[in-house]
Amino acid sequence: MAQSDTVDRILDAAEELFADRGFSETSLRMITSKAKVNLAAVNYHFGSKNALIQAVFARFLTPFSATLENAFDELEERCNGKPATLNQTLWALTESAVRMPQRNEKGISIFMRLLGLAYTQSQGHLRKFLEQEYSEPFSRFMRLLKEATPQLSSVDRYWRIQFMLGATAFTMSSSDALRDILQNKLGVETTVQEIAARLVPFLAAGMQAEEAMLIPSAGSKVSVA
Amino acid sequence: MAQSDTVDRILDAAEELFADRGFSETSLRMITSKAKVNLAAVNYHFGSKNALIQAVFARFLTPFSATLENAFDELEERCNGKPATLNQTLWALTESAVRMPQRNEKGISIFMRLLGLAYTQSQGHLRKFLEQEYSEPFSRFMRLLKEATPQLSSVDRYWRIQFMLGATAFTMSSSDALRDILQNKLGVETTVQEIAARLVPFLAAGMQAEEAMLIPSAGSKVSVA
DNA sequence: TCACTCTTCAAACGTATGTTTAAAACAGAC
DNA sequence: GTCTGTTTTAAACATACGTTTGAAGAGTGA
Repeated sequence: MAQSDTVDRILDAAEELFADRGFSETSLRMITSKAKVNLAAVNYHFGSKNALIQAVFARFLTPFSATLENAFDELEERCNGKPATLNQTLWALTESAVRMPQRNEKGISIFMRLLGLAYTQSQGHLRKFLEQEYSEPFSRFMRLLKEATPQLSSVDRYWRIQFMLGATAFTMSSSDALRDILQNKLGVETTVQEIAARLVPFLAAGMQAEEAMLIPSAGSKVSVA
Repeated sequence: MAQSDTVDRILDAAEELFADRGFSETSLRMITSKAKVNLAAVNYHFGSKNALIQAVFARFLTPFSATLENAFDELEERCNGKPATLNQTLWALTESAVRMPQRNEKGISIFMRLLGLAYTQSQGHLRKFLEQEYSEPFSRFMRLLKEATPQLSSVDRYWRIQFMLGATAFTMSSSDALRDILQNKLGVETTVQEIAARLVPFLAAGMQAEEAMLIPSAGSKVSVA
């Protein structure tokens, strides 16, 4: 067995189990038995369970953030000087994600779910880790979004970004189950790419909606878009 | 100490701790010590931890689903015959949530986070419980959405409902953390009502976006809205 | 006051967790 | 073949968990 084979097997098993069940709900014994390695291997190779969680993220996020940097470089070059549009920005991100080399057929959707869990579960160490390690591509994306939506106030833009994040993480994270439901109900096959193709227009439209000024009371109508 | 005082104290403590930390990450010992009751009280009054989780949801959801039924009744009456608009439907839901009688100042936001967690954390028993107990208002809401967006294909509507669900659940589920970030960065206070007031226009606009037909390749532009 | 039911309590139970240990197995260099 | 550093292994560790127990306490109607 090659040196790093154990490490990869652990990472593969952990990735899948974390995505299926969450971090706290997945024990090291589940991981090591799925990976067919000894229980102590996790602590030997990674040091702790928390460090393993971070390693699972790093294995995906480090190459992805490099890919993303290139996509953003290319985008800004193509726009030479002028700010990129919202659609261009969103597609740059989406395509970088979809085009990442995948380890298996589940691919991107597993990782989307992990990202959703990272936000949702109260794993303080994880949030700190992600903020420290990947703040650069994140803030670059934020800057592009800001340039693409100069009409929005900072607060509105902030919340709408959260809404986009939520719709994306949630959908992608449960996309397997949702695809199955759709196939049973309507007999339609769906790929992740197609979901993305439906998601981006939804996000762009929401992002560019007119701002509602009032907190309405019962019975009032608020004009939108 | 009155008979049900213990029960309420447990529910209050559990609600808050679950919202803060998630279900698996909250132990019965945390709950009972916060509630200042004996450890065995949970199993005595509720039977098990899972039953306690469901009771926390039932305490909010049962009156809420009644409120929601009334709001939908009122809405359909106001529209006499004609289908309600998308905005009306979304606001009927939002206002029912916001106007629920609150137990404390945190009120609705705690519960929104719990609902987000219910979707996000893999608590099989909880999902089954919610689907069994509250399927009626849920499917009624789905029917209203369908009538409000006749221009959408079934497939598109299906996915866009998932997007809405994701944006809502995700945002509300991390809203405390997000509010903190926002306050630190921009020095702005935000209430759940204000978040809802920003979310609904976003959702409505996304829901009514024009459908994009193409899956674009790198560099292509897709017209949206 | 007695008997009865409901509730609280401290203590313990069995199980599962993350982590550590020390010996065994292995690989490559000499 | 032997030595050296790395990796794997089985076993144990301490701790935390949800749950159960049996006795003590509190309230109520006769």
